[in-house]
Amino acid sequence: MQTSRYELKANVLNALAHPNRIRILEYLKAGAKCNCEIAPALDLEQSNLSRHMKILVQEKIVVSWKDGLRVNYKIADKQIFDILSLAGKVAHAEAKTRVKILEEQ
Amino acid sequence: MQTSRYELKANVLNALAHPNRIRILEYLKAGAKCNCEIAPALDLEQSNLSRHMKILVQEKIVVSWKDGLRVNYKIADKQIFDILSLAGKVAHAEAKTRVKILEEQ
DNA sequence: ATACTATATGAGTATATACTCATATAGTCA
DNA sequence: TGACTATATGAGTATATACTCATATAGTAT
Repeated sequence: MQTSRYELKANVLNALAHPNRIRILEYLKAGAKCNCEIAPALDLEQSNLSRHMKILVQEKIVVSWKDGLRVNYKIADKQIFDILSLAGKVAHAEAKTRVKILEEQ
Repeated sequence: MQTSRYELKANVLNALAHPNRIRILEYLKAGAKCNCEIAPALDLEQSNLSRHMKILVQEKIVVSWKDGLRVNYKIADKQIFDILSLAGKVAHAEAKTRVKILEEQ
């Protein structure tokens, strides 16, 4: 059975829907980093970080490439920052706005 | 302990990160609907739909109000459609784009 | 070769999520 | 009042997720 367009969107959003993955992505905003830089910077246990990176790579949100022992990561699709920014706006939207919406009925 | 801005964003994204909730939101795009209209239209079991709606209301993505026996729902923050649209674009972004990104290193 | 470093992964655990069925609650209408 | 309708929720189950510790893998450097 093939993946619906709803599932495709849900998979992308799900990959973004974790505080530590959001922190990782914002850390990568400055440029490519390896696991060994991200882990201490964000205080994440190595194997845990490795699995978060796997999720981000699988959803093609970041790309990775080997450089000797290290694996470097870089944002693959900068549109995710628009999604994160919008998510922040939705989270902070005021109750007032919603009262107005109710009054429109 | 208070909720970080990362958690706030993750919570919004998490509420959006389910195929059925995305279907519900797109169905509500046309205007306010009650549970009793959504369930048959999207072929969702009543109690399951009720719990999905609870998640969307808790995250203030939709607003609800009673009308006799019925509970009506309406989109509270239309910015979520921008998020869903961007999620679709990210999901469909081509490998080519990512090859370019790698070549930039 | 050995020692070292960076990352990936198996195994176990704890928690969260989605779902269903049955039942409770709340409002309507005869 | 009782019968009916729409929604919410308790309980149970199955699956997914996040995390940790230990170990495997792969590459570096001596």
